[in-house]
Amino acid sequence: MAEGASGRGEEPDARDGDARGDAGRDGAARPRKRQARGERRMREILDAAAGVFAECGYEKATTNAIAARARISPGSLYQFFPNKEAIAQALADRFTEQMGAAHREAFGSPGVGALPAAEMVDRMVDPIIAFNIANPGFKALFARADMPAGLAAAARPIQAALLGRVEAVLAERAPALSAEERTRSARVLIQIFQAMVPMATAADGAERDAVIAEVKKVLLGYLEPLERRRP
Amino acid sequence: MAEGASGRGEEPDARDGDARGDAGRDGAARPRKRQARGERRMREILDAAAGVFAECGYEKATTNAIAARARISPGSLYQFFPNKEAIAQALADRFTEQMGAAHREAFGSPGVGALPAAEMVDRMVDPIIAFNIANPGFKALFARADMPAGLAAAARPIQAALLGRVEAVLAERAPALSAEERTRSARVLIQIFQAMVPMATAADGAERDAVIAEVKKVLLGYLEPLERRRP
DNA sequence: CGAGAATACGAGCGACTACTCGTGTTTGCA
DNA sequence: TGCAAACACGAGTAGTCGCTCGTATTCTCG
Repeated sequence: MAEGASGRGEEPDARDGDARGDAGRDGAARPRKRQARGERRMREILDAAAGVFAECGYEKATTNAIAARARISPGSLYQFFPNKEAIAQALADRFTEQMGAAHREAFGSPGVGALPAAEMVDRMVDPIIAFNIANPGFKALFARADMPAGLAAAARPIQAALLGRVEAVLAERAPALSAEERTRSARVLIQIFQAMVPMATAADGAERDAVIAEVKKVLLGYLEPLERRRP
Repeated sequence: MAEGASGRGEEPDARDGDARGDAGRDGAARPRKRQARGERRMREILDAAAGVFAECGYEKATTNAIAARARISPGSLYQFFPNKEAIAQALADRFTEQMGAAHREAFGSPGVGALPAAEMVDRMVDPIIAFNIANPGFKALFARADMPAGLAAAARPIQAALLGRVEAVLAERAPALSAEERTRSARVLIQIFQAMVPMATAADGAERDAVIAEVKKVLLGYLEPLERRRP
């Protein structure tokens, strides 16, 4: 299941040796009890963070800028998140959840393996591209190389899930592939796709549609020979 | 010195990393006259910078770290480069020159348009991948999103040249494409290729070879239908 | 109401970074 | 050999950023 229940979860334990005064009593610090106002603030902070991260990337985004965009003081920000990384974590959790929905829409329909390849590619590509267009902060957090190790870890489950789904599709549609080849091909497909997302989001209107059409051609051009291979 | 906005960043000119040789007779901001020792130091600094940029990326790389790796003091570093960005600029210039050679090797042989597609892809892919493997700092400087605008500008000529060459090949091999389609397809090809480079450099040995083989499959799978298209 | 918790503030601290400055050493050249 | 320029040094400077702290306000609930 890999549930995790990571919703809104900022873990209150400070694992960076930066424990402030009251630490060390009993083992677990209890999370603060939020009022409705506080929950709303947290959402506003995450919205602001998504915008700032999208514009600046993780490193250049300042916590003061996030606070300013959320129209609160820096001190208030730290009433809800213990540090900058926790903000990104919570935002990543939120994205992960939404992205999971997009993936389920992409892969969830029954009998994907029996569909014509072109139609299957449509079903996979369109919702995920739409998600990336609708959430510009997403790739700023997950596709950049400048985030700390903890954040990369947050991106891993979503990547692993995507890899698994693509592998499952390949296992059904290209049974001639060995397990190694299947994994490699799945990674190639994902890499191609993710590389094209910025090209699609950067364009708009007819050009965007044309780019998306090219993406699908690329994926199909790679996929069809794999499906035709005999063991 | 109160020189306008103190602090880092903007200096309008002084864009010279290694402008030596011909002594301009005009009196405009002549660069310092370098001794042999100084030229060697500059090379050492760039080597050090390539390593640090490759490991940390542009933003997280500190000038003190570059100086330390070059075994000089921070003060000495600034005898040769006016600021951090100039170091990256000079390094980018050096990479651009070397990459130009790789491109010429890839595209320069006569009659590329007449070759079988698979062989042509081999000739294009192999030297450029080899260059990326041999110069890990290259993609750290050009493929990351965290560098200032001036640096992105340095990457543009090399991108434009590559785009032009790919377009020229497409014009010869896929004459059915309109100019718009040709440009778009060239960008798609480049994007695919560049997306796969990290996958290839991350692997090694047999896995790397296998990944490179997949890259070529992808490119071919996209290229061949374009070539077969009738006007 | 009143107590205590949650929320809010914003100046400021400590750590870090790009870059400078005063000073001393080496090199090229007349 | 002498001298000016190039080279080298490294502690120091100003600025930024993540985060804290003391304090003030608002909410919840008995």
